[in-house]
Amino acid sequence: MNISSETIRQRFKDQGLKNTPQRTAIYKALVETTSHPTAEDLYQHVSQDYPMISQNTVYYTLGVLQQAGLLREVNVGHDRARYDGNLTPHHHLICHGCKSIVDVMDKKLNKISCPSGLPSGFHITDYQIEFRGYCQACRPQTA
Amino acid sequence: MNISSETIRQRFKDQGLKNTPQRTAIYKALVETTSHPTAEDLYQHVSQDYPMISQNTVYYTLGVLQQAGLLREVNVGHDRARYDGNLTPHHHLICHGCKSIVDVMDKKLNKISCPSGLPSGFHITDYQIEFRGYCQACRPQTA
DNA sequence: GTCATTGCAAAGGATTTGCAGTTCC
DNA sequence: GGAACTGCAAATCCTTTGCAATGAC
Repeated sequence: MNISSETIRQRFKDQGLKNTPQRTAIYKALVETTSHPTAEDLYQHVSQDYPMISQNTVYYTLGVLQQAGLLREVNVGHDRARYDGNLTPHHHLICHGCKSIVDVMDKKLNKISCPSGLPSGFHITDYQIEFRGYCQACRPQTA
Repeated sequence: MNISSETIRQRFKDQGLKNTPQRTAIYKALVETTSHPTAEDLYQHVSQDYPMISQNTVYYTLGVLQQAGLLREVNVGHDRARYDGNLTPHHHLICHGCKSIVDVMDKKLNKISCPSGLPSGFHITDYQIEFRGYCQACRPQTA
């Protein structure tokens, strides 16, 4: 999905973030992919346009954007962090083999009722379902 | 939940794993807690009985047990890995504040139907719901 | 002008790897 | 006896931190 510089500028402004070319490029790259890239992936991608960019900037920017609520982290194992710029509520499908992450946009999954037997005083803010399995390419031979 | 040495011995044997005191101690510690400890936590715990144990043994053992299907990893952010020796299907509740992980055993959550719109050829093996929020102690003042 | 942001380099922390000695089956 | 396991040390990988220079507002 494409996103205009104007939209990005506005979102940054709304969150009180300064608008720099590097930050814009990182955010744009993240929003326009569904691959749930790592910091390294984003660094590689943005480096094409900004060869002087440092990894630090990528990490710092991702931290700032996360704090501003403009992205989410997605976890696959305890590996390197992966990022998602899609803020529409959705879930994920993760391939055990290649660790790819696919969005699951099925809306009926957003209506799960609060589980029973919670510790008293615990307040749930949100939830996420992680489906796991094998994509076509990684499917075991026996399947 | 307590587990006997005999049960552990049997499980290891079933999986073709050698039965060593260190391995038994690590597995026992993991099964008997619901705290979803880190490798470091387990190392600290087992060190009380086996002062000479190395961190490497803990990591190696956790890897072996995971491959044998005797434990699961649970992820909180991309932080250090956390482990769960409870193989009964269940879900988790994670506190944004203290990062504690609480088991959610509600059986009705195990019957979610396969989502629509999956990529063709993708085969789901299992899924897990991660509820997030704040425990009583970490609850924001405004709540 | 001021403070957030950037880039570079170095540090940090968790986990993995190499390897020799030991232990289980 | 042989392969798996253990412990120690060193290495690796991802991420964070320190700091001076730059740039956005």
